[in-house]
Amino acid sequence: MAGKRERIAIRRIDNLAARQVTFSKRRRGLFKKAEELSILCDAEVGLVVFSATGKLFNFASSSMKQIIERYDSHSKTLLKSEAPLSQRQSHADDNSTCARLREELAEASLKLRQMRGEELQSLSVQQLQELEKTLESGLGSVLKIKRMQLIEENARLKEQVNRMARTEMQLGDSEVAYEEGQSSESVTNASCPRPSADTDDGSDTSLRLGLPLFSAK
Amino acid sequence: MAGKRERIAIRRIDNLAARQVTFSKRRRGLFKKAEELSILCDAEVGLVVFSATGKLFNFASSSMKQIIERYDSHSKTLLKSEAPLSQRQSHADDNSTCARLREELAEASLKLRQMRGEELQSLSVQQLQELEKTLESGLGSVLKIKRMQLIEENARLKEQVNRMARTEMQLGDSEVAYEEGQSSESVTNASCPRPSADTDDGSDTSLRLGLPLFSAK
DNA sequence: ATCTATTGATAACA
DNA sequence: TTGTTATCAATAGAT
Repeated sequence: MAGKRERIAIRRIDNLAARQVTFSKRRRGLFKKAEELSILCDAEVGLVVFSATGKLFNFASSSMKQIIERYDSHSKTLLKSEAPLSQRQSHADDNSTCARLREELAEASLKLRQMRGEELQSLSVQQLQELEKTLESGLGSVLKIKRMQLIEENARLKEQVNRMARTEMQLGDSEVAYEEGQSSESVTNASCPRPSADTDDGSDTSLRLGLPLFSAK
Repeated sequence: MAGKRERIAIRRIDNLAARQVTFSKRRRGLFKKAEELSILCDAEVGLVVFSATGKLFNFASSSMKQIIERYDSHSKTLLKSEAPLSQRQSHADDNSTCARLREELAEASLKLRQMRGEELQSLSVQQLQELEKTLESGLGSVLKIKRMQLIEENARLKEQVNRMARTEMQLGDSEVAYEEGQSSESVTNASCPRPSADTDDGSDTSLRLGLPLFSAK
């Protein structure tokens, strides 16, 4: 039947076959978790494993070369005295620093182009999937911020309208009906038709003042 | 009281606080498993993680230096006989060059973060609008490429199935077990996991083999 | 940081 | 090596 699992002690497994099986299974699990961490938390992860027989397995969220260089530069920084200033970049602008900067810049530029829809042919299906998620998420944030800005603007305008209304009353027009300050009523209404079926959230993004146009600002 | 846990999708966690908490938890778990693998299976393991904020975490079953050297020698062997990666830098690496690189990198990084939906508050409505268009356009390209890749893969698979069917007819039943190399864990996948209902085009993205799973005997 | 309900990983078997 | 299942371990969400 199946496994009567028991907890195992963390020490070298003596039986060769069992050790190899465990290596295989745990290695997969480890690499999976390394990748998940890099994706979930936007971290840069590099993992290198040599089996007892000398086989190499590795994972890198970006490029291993770049990660190793970044690691080296960090270790160097740590080895150096902490005496100098806080965290300024008064580092030595040597060749390796520049080289690393160039690579990071190159990578960032590539990512930007890819997010804009260029140079996608080099990506795997998995990577495309990831990129798609990122774009959708970014788009969602943009729409959210836009909506918030519109709501703010809406509030500003309402206040302005109220001020103008008060002024007008003082100037003689006594038949202006007064509301109860600023209710949230007009913030919720959405009457503009959606022109096209884009990836917009389609909710209150389109809220507008249901008032005749006063010049904003 | 306690947690109603829910499965999470493996994609970048949007909420900053949640992302940091998850990073802490998972990082500990990952390092623990890295160490366990090295002990249980007598493997040499090197793990380097940079948080999104640039903090370095690392584990090495022996010494990181040694592991990196071993990795380098392995990957060199695997790569072409190309080996002039040591000291080649025909550029001028003066301070001003580095400074400019830093600026460019900072700008590119900011743009990337903004495309991911962060630090949008400094953008004008107009800029947000542009960003939105850019994201939508990029997303469109990604979906298009994905569709094309799937169609290609589909064609490949069909051909393979046809070949296998022919072979089987000729030989009766010969075993075919294909092994992937050994180097990288990363992305060798062929199937397209569609875990959730996202803004996918949903059309022929999911096209699959329309063939019965073996009719030839 | 601490606490659980759940999901996820995996040891023992087949 | 691959698959299955019983258990153990990691961890998401809530405190």
